[in-house]
Amino acid sequence: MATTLALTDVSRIKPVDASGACCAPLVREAADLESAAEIARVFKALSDPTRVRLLSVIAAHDVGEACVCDLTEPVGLSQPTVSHHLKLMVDAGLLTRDQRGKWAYYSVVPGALNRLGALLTEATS
Amino acid sequence: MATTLALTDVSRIKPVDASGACCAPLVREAADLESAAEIARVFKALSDPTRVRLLSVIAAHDVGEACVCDLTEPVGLSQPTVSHHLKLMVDAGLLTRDQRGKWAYYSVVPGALNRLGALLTEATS
DNA sequence: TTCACGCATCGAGGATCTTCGATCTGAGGA
DNA sequence: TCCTCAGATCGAAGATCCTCGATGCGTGAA
Repeated sequence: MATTLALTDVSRIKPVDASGACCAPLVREAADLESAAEIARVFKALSDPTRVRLLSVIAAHDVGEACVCDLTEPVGLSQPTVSHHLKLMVDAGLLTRDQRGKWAYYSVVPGALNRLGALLTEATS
Repeated sequence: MATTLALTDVSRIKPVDASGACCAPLVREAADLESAAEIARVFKALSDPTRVRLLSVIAAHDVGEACVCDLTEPVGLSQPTVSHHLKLMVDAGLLTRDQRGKWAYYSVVPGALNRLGALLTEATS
């Protein structure tokens, strides 16, 4: 998550042969395999309705954080399932985990969603 | 896709009983089931590396559009598979399809990615 | 009309994901 | 130390997704 993600690299201009009969040529290089995979991994973290709701419920708390016991009831799923989804979002860099005593508090990473939005706008630049 | 998507509805304030022993109370309603499902559906459209690359390749063309024959080779997949992914992105509102003669031209919907980015920032508001 | 071509649709096989109950780990209290 | 509790981890079952070859549909040329 530390690396900057970019759908396209505008610094490299790639001229393409105009032999094609139907289609417009490329004006720049497309995203490589690793970049696309990393971008897709972040989006996959929000591709499940349960995870979207979890993120929303966490953000709806006044301190911006919530423990697992606060999340199982709103989404109506078992505790192992909620833990599983939370782990996925932590791995994607969307949430942070803070263990305090017996409880684990999850909070939304500041700017993580904005970073994802900025990443998208680069696709059409 | 015509409906506006929002992770949270800030107009409804939901006071919560403070009987919980460990956790912070809610300050506003979280996303409902239908909203979360619709949001997740859009994100799922970009949760696959192949689709991210397809979007990138299409955007990399100078006119901003490309036909299927231009997309199978860059992603290294069969034509039915590419057609399948393109249909998913059209259904998600990320691409538009324009049939001209024997060819079908796909282009990125203007502002679709920005709309998705704005949708994200609302989650932490 | 007949043919060739681009693309969509249709199953099917294999991989991945979601969800669960059962179990393990770690912290705090008696 | 022993017990209780919050949460993570572990298989496993079922659902969903990705991919393909085969086939159907519509367009344009001959």
